[in-house]
Amino acid sequence: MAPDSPVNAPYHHGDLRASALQMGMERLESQEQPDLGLRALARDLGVSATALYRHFPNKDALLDALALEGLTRLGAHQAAAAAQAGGGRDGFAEVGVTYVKWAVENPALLRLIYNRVGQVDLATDDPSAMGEAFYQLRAGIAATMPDEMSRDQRAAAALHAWSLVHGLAMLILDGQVAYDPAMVRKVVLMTDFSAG
Amino acid sequence: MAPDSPVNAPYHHGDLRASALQMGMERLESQEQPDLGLRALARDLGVSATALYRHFPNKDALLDALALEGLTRLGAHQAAAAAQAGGGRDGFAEVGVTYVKWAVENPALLRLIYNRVGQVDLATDDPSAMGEAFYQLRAGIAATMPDEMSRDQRAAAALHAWSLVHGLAMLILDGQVAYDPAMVRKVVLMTDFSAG
DNA sequence: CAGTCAATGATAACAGTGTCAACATAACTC
DNA sequence: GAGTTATGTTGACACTGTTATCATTGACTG
Repeated sequence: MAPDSPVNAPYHHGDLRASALQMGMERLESQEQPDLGLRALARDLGVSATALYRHFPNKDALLDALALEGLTRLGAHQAAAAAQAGGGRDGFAEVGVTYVKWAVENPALLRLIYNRVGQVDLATDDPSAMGEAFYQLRAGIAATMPDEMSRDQRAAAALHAWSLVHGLAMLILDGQVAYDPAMVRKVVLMTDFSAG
Repeated sequence: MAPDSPVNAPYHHGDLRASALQMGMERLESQEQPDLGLRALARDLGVSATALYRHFPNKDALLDALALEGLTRLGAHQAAAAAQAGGGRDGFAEVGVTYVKWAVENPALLRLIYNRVGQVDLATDDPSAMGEAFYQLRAGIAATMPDEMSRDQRAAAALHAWSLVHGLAMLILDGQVAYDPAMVRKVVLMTDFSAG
């Protein structure tokens, strides 16, 4: 009855919004570059380009939705990895390796996430969701930090870890360095949390 | 006489190629996103869009040329920073801070560099120049590595350093974390080259 | 159950893009 | 000075995101 539920699917033709997001997601997963075209997407959906405008105000909104979905997946993925891997250096290394692996397996999606989410006006576009998703990501990365650190130290260490794995992932995605899990592990382990 | 010299300027109207690159560079330096439009650029140059096709086979080639120029500047910048900063941890930190600072000051250019150069077919598009420029960059970053390392250790350490500063720069450019030089230094110093 | 209306979709059009073919003009060469 | 080559322009094509307008369909109301 109340149509304000976020997930109420069946409209009169199909559930275009969901279909569009799903199709867009598949496209992103099977592509290298996140060059999703609104018209091309609509074409693949067997629908007219302008039909998408009934569900998204513009292309950016569509991409934002996809980026949010991707960020949610990445955040959950990292949180799970952090939960499974124990603490200590090994756990930290494993979480980092997981991040890079996910990035390599979802290049276009990772690019979309960082290209869009940071620019989103959090005041107007579902701030809690965006904040939550990125919080999950940061928490997953920071979960393996040593406990005996001060708050500032933990913040710096988390930023160090995030920068390290993200930068490594970007270098790999940009073709600057080949993907080698062993090398990733070695590079990630070269971090000294007692310093700083 | 011999027109095979790479730098022979005066053509019959002006030196469009150089003007285009210069204008494009200015555009990139004053913008956040590297969304250079071929037609828009030509318009600003007071020239017809297709005129640029006498100097570049297509838009990608133009962007590649700009990316190469940017990479050369970045490489020189890093090499200079590495030469000025002494060795040791302080020198290393200074080179890293310099990288991030340059990125913050040239966001569109840095994005263009990494978006394009990695995808360039090095076999067909001036391989030596591309290789040289990136070699300069890597050398600048790796110059402050401890000497007593093995070759593999040095490679891993250089990749670690590069990933770290590049990732941090990207997070800042994407608006994920605010730019704070002190924080950058702190984060960069959290690297332990004796590990791994 | 009939009728109204809002939600959803399609068409046509506009401005903008990168790119090509054809044409024009200036510069350089002999 | 004539001819060839290099450079620049115009017009067009396919494509894109977007809007205005029209069509249809489902859902709710009486």
